Amino acid sequence: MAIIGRVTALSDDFGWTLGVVFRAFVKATNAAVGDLPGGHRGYQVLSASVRDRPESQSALCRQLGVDRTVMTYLLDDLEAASLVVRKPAPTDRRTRLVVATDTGRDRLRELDLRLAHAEAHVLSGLSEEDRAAFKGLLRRVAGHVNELDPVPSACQAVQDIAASTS
Amino acid sequence: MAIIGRVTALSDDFGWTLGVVFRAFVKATNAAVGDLPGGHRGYQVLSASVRDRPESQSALCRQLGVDRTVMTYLLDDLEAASLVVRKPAPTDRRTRLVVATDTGRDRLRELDLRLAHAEAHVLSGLSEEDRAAFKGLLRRVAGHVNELDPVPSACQAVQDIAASTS
DNA sequence: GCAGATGTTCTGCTGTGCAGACGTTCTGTC
DNA sequence: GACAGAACGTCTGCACAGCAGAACATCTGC
Repeated sequence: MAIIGRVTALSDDFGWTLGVVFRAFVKATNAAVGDLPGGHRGYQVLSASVRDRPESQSALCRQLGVDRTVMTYLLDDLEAASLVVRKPAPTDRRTRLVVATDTGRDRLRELDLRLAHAEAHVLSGLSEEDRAAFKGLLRRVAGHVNELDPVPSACQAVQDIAASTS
Repeated sequence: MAIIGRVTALSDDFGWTLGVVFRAFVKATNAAVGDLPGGHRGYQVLSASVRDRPESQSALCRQLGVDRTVMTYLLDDLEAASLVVRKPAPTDRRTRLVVATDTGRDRLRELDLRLAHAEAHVLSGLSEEDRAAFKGLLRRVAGHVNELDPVPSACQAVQDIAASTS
């Protein structure tokens, strides 16, 4: 795996390592959730609907990083499977609340177990301590990045580079 | 951001945090590489062609987690931009070596700077020490997961769960 | 020499993000 | 109360990417 003889090998690239881990997790998760509508996204929707009680579909989209047009048929499928229901919000008839059914809650409990195994599988190269440290750091990065619109700053960085190299 | 009142909030979910960070990085990277053919994937191909001298297109695909049909037109675009060339391998005329041109190497040097800024942007919530620790752990996870076909094991995990819950 | 395997490309199929349009509903202003 | 503008959800069309399968050229083993 390790490529010798170069100062910066591909295995040292942050983007590459992040992509490898992300793809492995998605693959493991999709296998773990089985025939759940929407695959690993379906799980996240179900999980969020139980744990965060999203106040609208679009809030859910923002949280999960899913496009709103995708969320429409994702919820269609989950609703057809009786795992969640769309309820009109009492305060605003434009918005729909996404609420898990009892079936959905039961299913989520079972899925949580499977997902924990998938996660453990992906992280099986680390000790218990290192896993906790890694997850903690990841959580901090996610929390920070989530409060930040990445694009403008990235563009700024590009401009800085352009200025410094021209 | 933090959701209070639940034992396991969305922000504690490994898959969610991983997805947030990955999407933020891809977005920042795509912005950083500008008009490079293939966006952040184009960078990885260019980087790998310089640093790892891949012995074939399919080896490159496996390394980068890119489908071989995608690699075809990705290389078409990079070749059209004179950043890489496909050379027939001397040992096997079926395979093509992917070699960066001088233009490609120059471009890579510039892109490396931009990418370092994008990476720093995504990790800006961590101290210098924590960044190093995070990247080290990530590298270890990627290295381990990469030697492992995730799907069979995940399926095994699913069967274990099914056996334990039935 | 020949059957089977491998590398690359091409063609569909599917899933996903994105932009835009539309109908419904809410909000603020007159 | 009426109206313009904004927000929410849905639908359509486009683009990109993964995946499966086929086709073609080439290599390997018998």
